[in-house]
Formats: sequence, C-alpha cells, structure tokens
Amino acid sequence: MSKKQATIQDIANALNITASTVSRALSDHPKIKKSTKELVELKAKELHYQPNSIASSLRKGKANTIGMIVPRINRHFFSNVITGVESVLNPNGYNLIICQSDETIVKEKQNIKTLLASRVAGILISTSIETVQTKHLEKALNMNIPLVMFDRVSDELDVNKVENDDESGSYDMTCHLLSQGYKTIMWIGGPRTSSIYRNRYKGYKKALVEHNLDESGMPLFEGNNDLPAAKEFMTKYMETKQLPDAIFAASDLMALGVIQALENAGKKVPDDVAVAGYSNEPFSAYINPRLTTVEQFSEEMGRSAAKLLLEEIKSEEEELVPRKIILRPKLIIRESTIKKH
Amino acid sequence: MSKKQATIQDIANALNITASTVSRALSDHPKIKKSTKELVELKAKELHYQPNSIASSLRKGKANTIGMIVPRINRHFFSNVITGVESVLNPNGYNLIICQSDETIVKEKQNIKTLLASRVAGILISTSIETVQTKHLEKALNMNIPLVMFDRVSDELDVNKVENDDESGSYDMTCHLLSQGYKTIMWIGGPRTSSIYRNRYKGYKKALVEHNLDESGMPLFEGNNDLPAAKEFMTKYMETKQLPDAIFAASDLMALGVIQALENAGKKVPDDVAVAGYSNEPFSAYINPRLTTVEQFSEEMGRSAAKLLLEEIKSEEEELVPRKIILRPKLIIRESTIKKH
DNA sequence: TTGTAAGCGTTATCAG
DNA sequence: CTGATAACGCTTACAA
Repeated sequence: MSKKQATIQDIANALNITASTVSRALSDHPKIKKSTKELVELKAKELHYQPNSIASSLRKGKANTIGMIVPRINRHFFSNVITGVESVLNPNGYNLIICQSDETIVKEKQNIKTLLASRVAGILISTSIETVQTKHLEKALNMNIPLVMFDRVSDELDVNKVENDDESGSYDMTCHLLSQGYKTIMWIGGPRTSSIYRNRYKGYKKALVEHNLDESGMPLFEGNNDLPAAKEFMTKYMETKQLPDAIFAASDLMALGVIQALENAGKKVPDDVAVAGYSNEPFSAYINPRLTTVEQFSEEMGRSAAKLLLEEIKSEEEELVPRKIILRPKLIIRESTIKKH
Repeated sequence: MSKKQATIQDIANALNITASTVSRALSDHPKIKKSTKELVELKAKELHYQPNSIASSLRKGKANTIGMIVPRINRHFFSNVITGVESVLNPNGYNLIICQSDETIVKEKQNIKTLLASRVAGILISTSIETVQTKHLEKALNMNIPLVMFDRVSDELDVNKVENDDESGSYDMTCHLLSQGYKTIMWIGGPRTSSIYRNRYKGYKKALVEHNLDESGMPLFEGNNDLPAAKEFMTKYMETKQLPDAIFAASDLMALGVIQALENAGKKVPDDVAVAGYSNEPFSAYINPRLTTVEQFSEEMGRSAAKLLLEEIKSEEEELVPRKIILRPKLIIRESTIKKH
C-alpha cells in the first residue's frame, strides 16, 4: 500500500510539533506531557508508523543485537544453548543473530566479520573444531565488543567463559565403569585439539591412574564426532581384536555407532561389553539398551553465557576482570553399563 | 584499544581523497583506478577499518538481513529447516535473525515487531500453534517486506508458501497400516486448529473412508504435541478401554509417549498393538522397536523457502503471483508396525 | 515541556 | 576516474 514508510518527521508534521518531541514521546521520556504522548501514539497508529531501529542504532552507535556463533545449529546441545540465551536476551530487549561456522575456521572468520559489520552489542561463541588461533576474535575485543566464550573455549583469550566441567564428567563416568568391575575401558572420542575432548580424555585418564590402571594399555580411537565414524571404526576393530570390557564414547552419537556395530556383529550390550556415551541426547533414554551418559545442562549454559555478556555490556568499565563459570555435569546411569551377575 | 572506530572518512583523510572515492573503492566500483583501490585497501587494513553495515543499511533503506520466526528452535525439524535456509541465504550475502515464538501468538507478534523495526529484507515464518488471525503478518506486507510461510501456513494470506503434503503422508501411513491388516486405528494428534494436524487427520480419514471404514468409530486423542501428554492419555485410556489394533500418532514424540505407556503396562509393540509416528526424529530409527514414521525433508523445505524469498526480494515487481511449493513426504516403514504371523 | 540543530557512517546523484 | 553534496531516520545536547 503505502509507498513510503511513515517517519517520526511525518508524525511531527501532522501534529505541528517537532521530530524531537515525537522521538521523546515514543520513548516515553519523562518530561513530555501526557497529552502530547497520547496524541503522538494515536497519530503513529494512524500513519502505520514502524520505528526504524537501523537509524536508531546508527545514531546511538550500537545495535540492540547480540551475535552468536555455533558450530552447528541442529545439534541438540547447541539448539538448547540458544534457547537458554534467548530466554535471557529477549526480556532485556536484545535480538539474536545466529551464525553457524559449520566447524570450519573459514566460515567462523566470515561470521565474525559480518557480526562486527553489524556492530552487534556483544558476541557469544563456541568455536569450531578447527579453531586454534584466535586473531579473528581479538578483532572484536579491539572494537570493545564484549565477547563471551562457551562450551568450546580458548585458553589464550582473556574473556568471560562458561565451560562444562568435562574433566569431572568424564572422570565420574570412568569411575562408574571401574566400580562396575570393568578393567579394560576403550576410549572413543573426537580430536583432542578441541578443549572438549582434551578435557574429557583427561578425566578418563585421571580415573584410570587413580585406580592404578595404565591408560597406555587401553585401546583408543580418535576421529570425527559422528555416528558413522564410530560405527566404521568399531566394525573394523572387531575383525582383528578382542573386545574390551567397556567402551566409553565421548558423545552419545559415537556411542550409538558403537552399539550398532556391536549389534551387527551379534554382540550384546552390556552383557558382552558395556557402552557409555556423553551429553545425554534426547534419544539416549529410549534406545535399546538405554544409554548411560552425562547430562550437560545446555539451557543453563546459554543462560549463564547470556547473563555474563549482558553484565559486560552494561558495565562501562574499560578493564574487565574475566570470569569463568564452570557447570558441573551429571552422571546418568542406565542399562548400557550395568554389570549383570 | 582504539577508542574510535575508523570510518571511510578517516581513510579518505589519510589518503587525501574523498569519502565517496573510498566508498567506491571498497565496494569494487568499476570506475575506480586499480592503484587507488590498492591504496584504500592498504590504509583500511592499517587503520583496522571495519565496515559499518548499519550506516550502509540506513542509507540504502534495506538491511542485508532476513528474519525467521519458528515456534521452537530446539525441535529437530525446525533446526534443520534453519540449516537449509542458511545454506541458501549466506552465499547470497544475507544474514539471518532467528526468533522463537514459543508457540504463542504474543511472542510471535513481538517477533514481527522487532523484525519490522530492523527493516529486514524479508521474513520466513512458521506460525505458532495459537496463530489463527494474521493481522500482524499483514503489517509486513503493507511495508512491502516479502514474507514466505513454511510448514505451518495460513490460508488467508496470499503469499509464497512451502508446505509439506501432510495429507498425503498421513494417507500413505494409514494405507500402510490397513494393508498390514489392522482394522481399528487410533488417531493421536495435536490440535486441528493447526494446518499441520488438520491435514494429517484429513489424510488419515481419507484412507479410512476409501477402505470403507468409519472414522467416527475410531478412538481419538487430541492434545499437546509432546511426549508427556501422549503418555498420560494412553496410560489412562488403557485403564478402562480395549486397545485398538494400531495407533497412529501425528508426531514421533507422541508415538514415543504411547510406546512408553504401553511398555509400562506390559504391552508389546507391535505384537499387541502397532504404533506409527510422524516426522522421523533422529531417535526414531534407534528406539525399541524401531519406529515406522514419515520423513519430512526439513532441510529441503528450508532451501525452498529461502529461494522463494530471495526471488521475491530480487523481483522488483509490485504484483506478486504467489507460488506454493509442496514437498512430498516419504513413508519409512520399520519394526513398530510390521504384523507378525 | 518543547524546539533547534547537529551528526551517526554510508552511498546516490550530479558534476567535472 | 574522482569530488562535492545531500540525505537516510533517528537521538541528544543545548537553548528557550
């Protein structure tokens, strides 16, 4: 219909007042008469006025937008973190621009670029699996754009962080397996260049050492964190080698791959071999056997990260003392690791 | 570090040229000398120049941003649609602002408001379960902001749409159940105010009628599309009534709730009763029994919707002839509905 | 309580 | 090939 969008100027003209008065009226400035406020509201409706937050952002130098970068949006863990983030941001008047790095450093750099160009008020990021250098992230800091890292963090960067205590989650799981009487525990994980898998491996190793077991004697697989990789590895492994007592996969997806391989080979879980996962995917409670795993409280992680970011945005102080919030994961014991007698 | 962001003006001053030249150089205007382009690039790097897309958007009257509204981001279906959308939008230079309506009309209206204020170049929406009126969506159309509906669409609005052929998916499933010899088929679904469930029910009914069965004789449950609702209903149902031959749940989550209730009551699937779901959630292939369901091609839906939107944005024509893309879902037959002899 | 005026950083237009 | 100028729509000192 209307070729041209109505502006505050149009409202002002129609009411024989000035744009500044309209602006103040619309933002509920205390020193504007109630009557003019009402007039303005009315005329705004009449002209189908829609505020232009681009103009507002330009003038104010900041957008009411937060940028968020995750490796993949369709991972249960990350989509729940996003839900947590939104639940904090929206009530505070912020919008979220979501970007996916697809686990590549190239797209991650691209994402940062567009977020900086959009002059977002802050950035939340969980880095890609390829990310080791952090120069691109430092650009944000140089522009005084607050940045909070979550889940996958970088030690080099001195910023607010929210982490899962992967080491302790993994440690707890390994202790559980040992307490069930399993002696040889195979490790299956993603690349240890990522803080996630590095820490989970650390916890696994720590538990073994504490129980006087030599981790170097245990079989190990390190590959893509997905179902096919784990399934393929396990299938091949069984062709030549003996099964361990238990298998600890650093993700539920990998655990599922392992279970499928075992099933195909006619092996029973947990009778022939116990299998544990990590991260409590929605399916884990429902597969056969029900999968022992570690719950990560993803929404809570999103809320914490968003809160840290908002604090940082609100505090005008130049010097930030970076905080680190560590969320303690929870062991969830199900059928797949329970020793039968 | 740098208190102030460098602007094209700063670059211009440093090189004794004008801002317009810098602007053109940076956007690779054909009529700018190669040498000045290089000088500009260099100085831009030196000054840590970051383009300001807010200013650019204001000047150009449009943002390079697309808004997307989904009921819930952490639903497998929607996060995959988003992935599909991004895969088309990003290569075309568009960013995505993602909003969740949380299945409420109130939040959906709020979402529209912020997207309009951000002057997004277009909107992709799958409406909330509460949405029946569409006045808020018409605002976008009045502002000449292209809008594409996907999955959950509204008949009242004359816009581009991408739909799943829920009726045919549901019809195929019902025919499959009938062909297995099941005579009484219970319907379990979400509210039929939503086009989704209305169409799925239609397909179910159509198949029954074609087989000379009276749908009014079949047991039915209509409630929240989630696991607990279905589980609770089923548990109560069994207390007083006979089981049907088969149960067709309009979502995998509801199917899972049903299976759990049956399991708790000591009933076997599919021996005592067959169970089918809809939408092929990631867990469905792995639960016990493996769930017969309908695959929806969610990423494809995202890609189609995004392409339609881009076309509409690019075409300057005032009058749009709305198109409707209908994606044909695919029946996936697994253990949970196979009759044993 | 309201008006005046300047400016946020870009880009389109016109001119040369 | 480049420069000058205005404008996008809004906010905010400062003034009245």
